[in-house]
Amino acid sequence: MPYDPSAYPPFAVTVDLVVLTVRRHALCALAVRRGEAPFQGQWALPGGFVRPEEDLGAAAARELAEETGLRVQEPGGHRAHLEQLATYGDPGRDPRMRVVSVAHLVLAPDLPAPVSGGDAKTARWAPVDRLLAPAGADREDGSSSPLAFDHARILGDGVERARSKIEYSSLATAFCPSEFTVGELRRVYEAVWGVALDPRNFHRKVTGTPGFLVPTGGTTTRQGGRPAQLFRAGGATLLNPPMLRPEV
Amino acid sequence: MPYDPSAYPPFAVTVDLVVLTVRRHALCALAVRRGEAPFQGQWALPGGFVRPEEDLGAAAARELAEETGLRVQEPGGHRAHLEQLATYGDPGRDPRMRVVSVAHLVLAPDLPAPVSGGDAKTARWAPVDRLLAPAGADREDGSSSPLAFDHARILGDGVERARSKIEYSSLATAFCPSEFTVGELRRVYEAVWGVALDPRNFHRKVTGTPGFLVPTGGTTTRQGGRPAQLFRAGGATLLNPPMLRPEV
DNA sequence: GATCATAGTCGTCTCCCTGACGATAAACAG
DNA sequence: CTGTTTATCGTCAGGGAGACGACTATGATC
Repeated sequence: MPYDPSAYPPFAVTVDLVVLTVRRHALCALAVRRGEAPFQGQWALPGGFVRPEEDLGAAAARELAEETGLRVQEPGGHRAHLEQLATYGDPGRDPRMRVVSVAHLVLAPDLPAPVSGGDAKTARWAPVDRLLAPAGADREDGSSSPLAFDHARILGDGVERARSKIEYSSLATAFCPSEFTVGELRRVYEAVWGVALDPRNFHRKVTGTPGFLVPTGGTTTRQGGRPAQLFRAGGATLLNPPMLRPEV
Repeated sequence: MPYDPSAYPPFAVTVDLVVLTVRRHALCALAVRRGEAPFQGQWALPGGFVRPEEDLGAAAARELAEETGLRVQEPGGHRAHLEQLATYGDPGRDPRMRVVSVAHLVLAPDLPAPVSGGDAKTARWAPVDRLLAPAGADREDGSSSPLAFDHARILGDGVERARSKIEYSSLATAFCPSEFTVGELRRVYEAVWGVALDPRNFHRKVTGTPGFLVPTGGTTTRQGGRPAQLFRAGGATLLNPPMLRPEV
């Protein structure tokens, strides 16, 4: 119930991005190396300030385009999926001033070029396991120092959101190119959940759910073995009944 | 990736509360009447500014206590449940200045006193159906003018979150007093979902899910009919498999 | 007190989905 | 040609949910 807004101290509002993709059978997140204090030289999630006349979702989409060149295309499109994740506003999460960060979650297909960022910042895909590994874990290539700020928590929340959301929605297709096989989709589930799924039961489930997959008529052998049918994501967004994640 | 925070224009950060309860077989939300412009005289969600050294969740809990006297008690406690809902930051959602609002969702048992607010603001429970009814719907007691700001959208999102979350979690018990019967819990589901459930199948489901309900040994006849066993919420927070919401 | 209405509780039956797993098909590598 | 890999179809048993019958234990009403 706002009284007089100007009577209250200002907050900085930013967006942070948890950009996930599946590369080489592993769930990976986009990380950028910080060029300035605090946390200089450490890895962090991409993000930036919300502009004065910009909606939160628009700010996230703009940052995403700046960092990766990816375009968001919400309804049925076959580019990245973007949704709001959560907001983090602990006093002291940024030592410089009070910053409230609205985190967004992006699910993207594996990009041909690793990352073609707009500016010169170092950006790379890193397996989430390594980014979330406790301090002291092996880091042979120096890429797994702990994330800056509270970004480990944000990334963890994003990963958990993605893991649970592919259970009951068709969002896993956002990790796939516009045409994909059942096996490729299965490998997405396996990478995100970190488990092995039975190919036969998976095939029965996804092809038996109306509106989930639409055959394009083509086939491919890019995975080796017998040619597989190519599919496109169907109109269904909700999976009912859901895809069950195996027990731990 | 913050540069110089002071170089960016300030935002006001507030928390808004979607406080839900079940009263007389209807899902109700807490609404307060605005005493000042803009939207003077209209109903709105309770909320207020986040203080300089206050975490977002703490601000929401403080506002909740100020408006209702409810205390939040996260782990297993039998008072209100509070969680972050989403953040709304459209430019222009508040005509006075740029306000980013972090909405929170509260699930509370039916309160004995309707609302015992701290300050003198008029607060009341209103059925969400009426609060969300399109403008022009009947409002015999004048209580259903459209909500101020974008609060109808926020309330809608909160209701949808509650509806889906009681499917796969034990959160429905947050609407019940500390001891309750299976029938009372069923009426919570029926009110939140707006459907009728089979009492026998519901009884089998909730009593057969380990850790969901713990019998206290007592019985009650406060609902009339045969005495019913009293239960307390068990430790389980996730329902697996979930409670299925009947088709539309 | 008998009857009725109201809730609660236990069972049964069928259908559908899932997990486990056998079998076949169609490509490629040697 | 043979082995390897991946895709795809089929079968079978078990669990859970929807539909619904039956019985129980209260208070209200006649």
